Amino acid sequence: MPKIVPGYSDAARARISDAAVKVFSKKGYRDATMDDIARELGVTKGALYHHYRLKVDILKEIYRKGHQSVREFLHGSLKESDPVVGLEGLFDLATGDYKEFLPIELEILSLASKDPEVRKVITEDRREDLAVIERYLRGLSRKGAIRRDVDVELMAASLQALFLGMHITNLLGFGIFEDESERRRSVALLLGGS
Amino acid sequence: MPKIVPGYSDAARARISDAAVKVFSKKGYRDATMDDIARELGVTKGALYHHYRLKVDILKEIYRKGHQSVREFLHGSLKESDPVVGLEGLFDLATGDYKEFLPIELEILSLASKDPEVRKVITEDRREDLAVIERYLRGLSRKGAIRRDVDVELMAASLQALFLGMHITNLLGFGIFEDESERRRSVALLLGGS
Amino acid sequence: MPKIVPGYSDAARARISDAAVKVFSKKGYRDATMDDIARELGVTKGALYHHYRLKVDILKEIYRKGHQSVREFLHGSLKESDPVVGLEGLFDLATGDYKEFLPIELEILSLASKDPEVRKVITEDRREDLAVIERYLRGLSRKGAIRRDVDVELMAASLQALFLGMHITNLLGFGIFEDESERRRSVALLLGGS
Amino acid sequence: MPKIVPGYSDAARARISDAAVKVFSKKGYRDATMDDIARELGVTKGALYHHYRLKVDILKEIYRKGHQSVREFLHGSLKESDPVVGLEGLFDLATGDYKEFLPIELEILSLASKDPEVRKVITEDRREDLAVIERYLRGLSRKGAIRRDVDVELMAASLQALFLGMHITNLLGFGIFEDESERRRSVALLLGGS
DNA sequence: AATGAATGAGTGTTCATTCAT
DNA sequence: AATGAATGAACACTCATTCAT
Repeated sequence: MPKIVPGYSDAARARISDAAVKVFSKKGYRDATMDDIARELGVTKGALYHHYRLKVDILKEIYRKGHQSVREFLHGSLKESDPVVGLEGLFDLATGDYKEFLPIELEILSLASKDPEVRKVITEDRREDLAVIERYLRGLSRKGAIRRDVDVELMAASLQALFLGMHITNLLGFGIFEDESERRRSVALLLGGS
Repeated sequence: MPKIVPGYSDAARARISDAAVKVFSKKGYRDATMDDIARELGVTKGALYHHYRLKVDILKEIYRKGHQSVREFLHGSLKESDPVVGLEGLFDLATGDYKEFLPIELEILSLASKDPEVRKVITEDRREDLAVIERYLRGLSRKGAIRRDVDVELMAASLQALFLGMHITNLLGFGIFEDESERRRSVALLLGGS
Repeated sequence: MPKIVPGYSDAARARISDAAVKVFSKKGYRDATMDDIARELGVTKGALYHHYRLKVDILKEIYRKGHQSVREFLHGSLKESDPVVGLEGLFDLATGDYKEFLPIELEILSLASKDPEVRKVITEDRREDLAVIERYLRGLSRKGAIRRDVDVELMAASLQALFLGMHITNLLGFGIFEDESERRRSVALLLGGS
Repeated sequence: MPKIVPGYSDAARARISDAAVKVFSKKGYRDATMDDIARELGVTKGALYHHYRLKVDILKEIYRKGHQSVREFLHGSLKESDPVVGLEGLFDLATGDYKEFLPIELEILSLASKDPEVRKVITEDRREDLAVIERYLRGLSRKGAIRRDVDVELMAASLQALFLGMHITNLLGFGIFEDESERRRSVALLLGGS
């Protein structure tokens, strides 16, 4: 096992962040303690600090990894020819393995408005997501699948905002956007009616 | 609901929740202490407990009052004949007096996914907002200002989600939706293109 | 009980610092915990933080109060006509009520070389003590009780250093300076032989 | 004392204690961590435990080695014919290579009043130093360089106390005894005026 | 000899909440 | 209604020490 990244065992970091996802999604980031995470792993608190310097660093890692998956999925989905179906793929993550990731996201967002370091992690990620969506929309626009004169940047940002709003709506227990077809129809509204 | 306890001062409650808005929006709900709020008011901690049983009760009151204003404003705005301008009025609150209210909202949302009582306050509020929007859209649809065959419920929910997403996007420091005209154009996309 | 110093009960502060002297002199400042002090007083840890913001603030207060007594005693002693007897009065504090204060002093000194705030407290105190000694020596010099051409500043500083060294020597368990007459003779050596 | 355990590396122990001197004098014994020392050496914490059983053992070694040097130096200095110059040599260590050793000494002294083992190391050392000084003073007395009727033990102890006091005075940032000539004059006062 | 991971017992500090006055 | 003192339960983070490899 050659040490690529000196000083850190990636496997250990991954085990910890996985455990933390479980704990954070159950109790929330603020209410979860380092002891909770350690207990989930069957180790002691101190062990965690060998791999993460601060509690918030675990949160950042979770966010990064979560959105990395989101982006990978997105790249896959966007190969779809039907734009609505393609974009909606992004949302499906919510009902997949990352369902437990969503309540955490809300708390991260909340932290971000206070903590510049957390904000940096988030904004970088969202910017990348945005770029992916824009590129896709540009493709659709070229193919004539959506109106050619559309403002791609605005539409991408609107889609991103819409998705975020849907997530939170679901989180609050409103059923409407938990139905896949409703989400598609909502996206269709934005993409240009018809 | 007549006041059973007469000596109970609504004025005091209002002063406290106003101070709390300031403090919460600066430090966040979790990081703000009862002492912070008391200091802002020039009283001691104990005094707060004469008017609110728990810290979270102040938060709930803030949310209720905030959204009451939102709804009042909304009722006013929606008399506008241009639907986009009308709806956008809702958003303007964000850039008006209630700018400081927004970071708090995110935290409330985050709390809501753990605390059923908080969730109740929020969902009731959002349901009322939704009803207002739906009623308005129905009016527009009758007048032919938007397509007659539109699914009003879906569109209302989408608008609400879009607004929420925009708010958070702004909070994270992305500039796009801080521009009023961008918001209008985004809403226009949803309302049916053109 | 009028509040002279707003926000603080001087009586409570005094009770805490007295308890802390006991605890610190038994276990040392570093090894003593806030819980130890609280237990000594029969209160909880949190109560201490109502009166002192930090653990080290208790230490500073102890030092200040200790040396205030030293200086008061000094002022009294120096009225003595025999210079050696007069100065030696300073030292007697070591065998009086403040015996338990001395091990703490050593730790404070040690802290002072790292912590500028602690150093400030100490240096101010020592400077005041020094001034008192100098004034006294000047008087003796005028009266001819010691040589007129003596460098008063140097002699005062030397005396202060000698006293400090004696204290520590005693603390380490060397018996020699625990005997009052030995201390007097040592001081006499410095003051000019004879 | 032959080496029973051959594989035992004195060189490694020396490298560790040298590194520890640096670290302890910068951060203090209590605040310095084993990791700090290891980092200074470019090894890991565990390596230190191959050579010292406990952190405090490193401290004891430092003290022993430091005073061994002091004593060697002392023996050399005391060959000087001028007693003041000879004794003052002891102090010069403070401004030479061993300047960094001094803050540590204070902390050791502080530890000594709680920890009997540490106290033993210190008292033994100081007793040896004292013997050297006494022997020297006796020589001076015989030669008539100082008064014949002086109490050599008392004077030696006083000198030792004076030196210690000077060291600490310097440590606190009082400039007076940092000047070599001032130290000499102070010693001269004790040695018999003139 | 050395590493790096883990342990476990702290430890100062914070803070919502209570309550006698 | 308000004060100020006190409680008590936490909690993130630290670090000397151990040990399998």
